[in-house]
Amino acid sequence: MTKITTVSSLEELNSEITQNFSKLSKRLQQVAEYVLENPNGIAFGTVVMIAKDATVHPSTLIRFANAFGFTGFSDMQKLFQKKLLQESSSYEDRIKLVQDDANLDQKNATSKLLDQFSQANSHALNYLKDNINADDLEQARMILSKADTIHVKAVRRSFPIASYLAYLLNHINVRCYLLDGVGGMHKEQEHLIRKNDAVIVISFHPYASETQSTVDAAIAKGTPIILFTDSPLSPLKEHATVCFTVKEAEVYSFRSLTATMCLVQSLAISLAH
Amino acid sequence: MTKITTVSSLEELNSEITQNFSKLSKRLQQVAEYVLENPNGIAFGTVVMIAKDATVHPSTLIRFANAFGFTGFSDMQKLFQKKLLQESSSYEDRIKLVQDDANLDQKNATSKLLDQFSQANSHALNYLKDNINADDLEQARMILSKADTIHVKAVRRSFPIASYLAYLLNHINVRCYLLDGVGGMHKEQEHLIRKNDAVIVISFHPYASETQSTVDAAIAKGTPIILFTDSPLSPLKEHATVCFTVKEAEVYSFRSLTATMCLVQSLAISLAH
DNA sequence: ATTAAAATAAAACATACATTCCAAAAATTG
DNA sequence: CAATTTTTGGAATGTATGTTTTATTTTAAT
Repeated sequence: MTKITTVSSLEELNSEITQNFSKLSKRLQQVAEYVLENPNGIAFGTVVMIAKDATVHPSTLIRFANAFGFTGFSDMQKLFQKKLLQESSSYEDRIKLVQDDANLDQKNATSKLLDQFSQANSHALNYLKDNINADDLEQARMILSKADTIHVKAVRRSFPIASYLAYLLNHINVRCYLLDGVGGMHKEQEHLIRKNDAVIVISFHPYASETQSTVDAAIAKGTPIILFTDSPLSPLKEHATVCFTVKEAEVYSFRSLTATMCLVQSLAISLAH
Repeated sequence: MTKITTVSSLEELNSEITQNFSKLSKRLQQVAEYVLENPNGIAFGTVVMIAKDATVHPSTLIRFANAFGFTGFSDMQKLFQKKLLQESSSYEDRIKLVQDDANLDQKNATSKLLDQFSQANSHALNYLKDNINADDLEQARMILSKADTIHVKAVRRSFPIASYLAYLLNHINVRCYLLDGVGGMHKEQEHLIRKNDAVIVISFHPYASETQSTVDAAIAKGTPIILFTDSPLSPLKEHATVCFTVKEAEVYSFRSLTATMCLVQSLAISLAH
């Protein structure tokens, strides 16, 4: 491997790495990925520690550093340490940093919006954590683990959650159908539901009739129903075997999905164990 | 000097230092002052470097550490490093939660999992807020606002994001096609893309060929491309007009989608104004 | 002022470390 | 397929580092 260039800042280094990634050998690419992924791991660790964590030979790290113009690994490491120090010093200021809404041109408007959403969603997640009943979770997990096949139904706004859940479950080898209604076959797909299966429905206000219909089908078969909804007043609640009421973040009357996504993900992965 | 006590956090150490300051010898007081004043300097420096900077003898540092119950200077130093990691890159590291408690009964296990996910996701959202470039956001917004029609493409794990984005955009009266590949018509749907449109692709590792193909189609037409991905090494990055690299929460090597969802939501809603 | 005790600095020590060297393996080229 | 170059991993090397020991200085007590 030949020397690539000389860099003096971490940002420069990162862009050099990404730019020349394809030119690197297999092992050096491995290091490159690790470096980009774990910048703070680099700052403190020793060569052997980092090498072990990145599953490469220690000398590869030195070769990597040399390839990017450093005299050695320690030389490169200094860059990561410097960055960490800089961030730390600004940390105290950052937590106090409150947005003053006054001077906002169009440019930071979107950025501001992002701030609001991420913050609101973050709060929603914390709220979620404290307001989901452990017994409900366990009951849901039991139902799912006993089910021969799981059917997931949600439309419109809730649909992304259903598709994600179906993806997750299939990836941990749990039989799962996504009742997606492709080709307008909502009714037809309901026939797939059998007694010893389980049905998961996600339904937010305004509660769609397609979802209601799926619930009715499940009731008729005697199949257990797990419901994710946004209000204890949801018309589906009384029919559900287990019901989770999730408060989602709301900004300018736009509701998020992140809390439900998170909940659904946790439940799915708990089945993997 | 006799051993004072055993401390396990930097806050503890600091209060121990101030409390026992008068009991310390002259040189140890000198070290104490230095330690309280330059915590960051301790984290990285070597004994000789720090000693020189504090104008004390290296061995004094070891004796100082011993006085506060550490086995040696390096032992004490770890405390400063840990603090630096937590502070400076606070989220980045906490996004990846490692499992520690082995003794969990099955019931709270799921609940615990939810805790971890919501926490990790919450951190990921905070990290997102600070690491998305406002200029990139604005550029993306401009591209979308000028586009005649927006095409959204994502498969497998990223698909829920695409479906959510398509839902949102259509609900604020922005023309948007979801290239969902229903009926295996990935290729055919690419023909919908025209020059004065815009293409949004979401692609995470391992980068699917279907998404790559859509990008190729957009390039051929000269249509601007907005990319959401998980690594600067993404093969799609070089072709994208705007690229957002999002760090998602990770628990037990399961990656979330919430950060990207949040980002996508913000962008979409910024178009409504 | 003298002696004992404590603190400090210098030197010696051992070890952990980054780095280099070399041989084996893999990839590339003719 | 052979030859050559490149890459890789293991061992060797020398240095930097933390720590301990010992001698010296300072401080305190009688």
